[in-house]
Amino acid sequence: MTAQVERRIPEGVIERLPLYLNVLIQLRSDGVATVSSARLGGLTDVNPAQIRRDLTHFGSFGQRGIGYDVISLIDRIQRILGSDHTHRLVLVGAGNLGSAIAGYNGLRKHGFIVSSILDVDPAKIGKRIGDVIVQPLDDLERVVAEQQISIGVIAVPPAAAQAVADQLAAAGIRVMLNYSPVIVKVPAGVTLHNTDPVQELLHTLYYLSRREDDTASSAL
Amino acid sequence: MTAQVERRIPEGVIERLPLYLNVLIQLRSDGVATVSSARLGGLTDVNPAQIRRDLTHFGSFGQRGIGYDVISLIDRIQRILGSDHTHRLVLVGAGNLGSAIAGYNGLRKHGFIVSSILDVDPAKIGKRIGDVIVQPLDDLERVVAEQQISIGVIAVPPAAAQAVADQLAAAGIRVMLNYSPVIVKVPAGVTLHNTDPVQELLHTLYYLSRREDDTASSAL
DNA sequence: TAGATTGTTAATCGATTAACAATC
DNA sequence: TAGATTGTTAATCGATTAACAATC
Repeated sequence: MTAQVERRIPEGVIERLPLYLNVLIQLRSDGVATVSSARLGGLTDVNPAQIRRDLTHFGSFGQRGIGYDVISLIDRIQRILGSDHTHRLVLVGAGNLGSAIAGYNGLRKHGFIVSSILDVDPAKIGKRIGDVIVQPLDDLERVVAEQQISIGVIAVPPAAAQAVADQLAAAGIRVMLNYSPVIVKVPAGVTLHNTDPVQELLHTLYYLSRREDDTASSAL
Repeated sequence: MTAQVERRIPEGVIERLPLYLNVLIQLRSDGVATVSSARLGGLTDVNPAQIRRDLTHFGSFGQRGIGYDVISLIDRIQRILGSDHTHRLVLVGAGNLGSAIAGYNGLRKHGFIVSSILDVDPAKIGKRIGDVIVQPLDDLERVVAEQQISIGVIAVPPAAAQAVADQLAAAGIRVMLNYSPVIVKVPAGVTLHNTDPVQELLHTLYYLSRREDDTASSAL
């Protein structure tokens, strides 16, 4: 309510906040009470001046001469991002990938709850993954409405991804995370994040081959 | 050898190449022969002028008045990235996440081969995942040397991630992809990519809550 | 008071985009 | 020749960084 609403926060700032948050949470669990922008910069590989500038978009959090209080900075960033309260998500796909996501403790740490797991495979329906029983995909619309689910996670084979995205959108889901290696189209108003690990690898590969040129290895 | 080496290619360019590649591969499988920067821009949400500018860092690929030949552009981008030949990777962790990664067909599509899968758990050693038999982690150094592995994928529980990264680095691995939700330190000269899906979700959350403010929902 | 570190301005840097001549 | 689209320059825009006065 007292939020210092600013005209337009650059995307880069919003992308770095989760990074700061991760490091701050680590610091907190190490018992660190105060952190300077210089130290935070060292831990995140972000320029200290940029950290300070990023934070001032939302107000003044620090104390001159002292630094930032770790606990209250975590609190502020969580409030900015909206991770100060829990978010329920529906996971579509109960295979290995779905199971891995459901068991991922990083989710709970940030207030995400795997509320439902759905699949079309009769062999998987009824199976228990973590605390959740796999339900038929047909239940999607009902489940989303009943459990106040705001986020959908797509963990199905590529061929099924688009159809699942369509169903999620139809059920009112406005944020999706797509784990399948295929380009999925979503209607305007829906945010889709792709987590394609191969994309990352390809990107890295470029630098790998550059470096190999330098060190001159002559494998065929 | 004939590569138009340029002083410095901006990181952003290298990040977008895999994106173009993905879309181009999709176009190729749809039987599309030629594509303009305008069309490619529509499919990737990248400004057409930027696509053209990005590509000129590496030479001239297009034909004025016509556009880009899909097949040869794929070929050029793959050569630039280094994904025109295969890359062997070692996967550490044979749990659900490891199994999901091993079965991920996006990897093969881009020439990545899961050459070995390692784990410390005696119950998993000897298990078959895809075409590969899970081996003890102790074999790491030997396996990397024998199979000319250049990439390591960390798919172990958070508590074990740093130790695995250290072992991979010691075995000579210079590119790592970390799937565990923990900050891992690597020595200089090693590239580490973190694939933390929660980081993505947190980022998205910001925009989600902004939108909710607009539409004014009053859940508790 | 002296030392440290923020918040903020101003300077720098680089990336994005518009525009258009070159050319298929 | 007319239409289309590239390659490339120049203009715009925004993000990063350095510097420093404010202040704990």
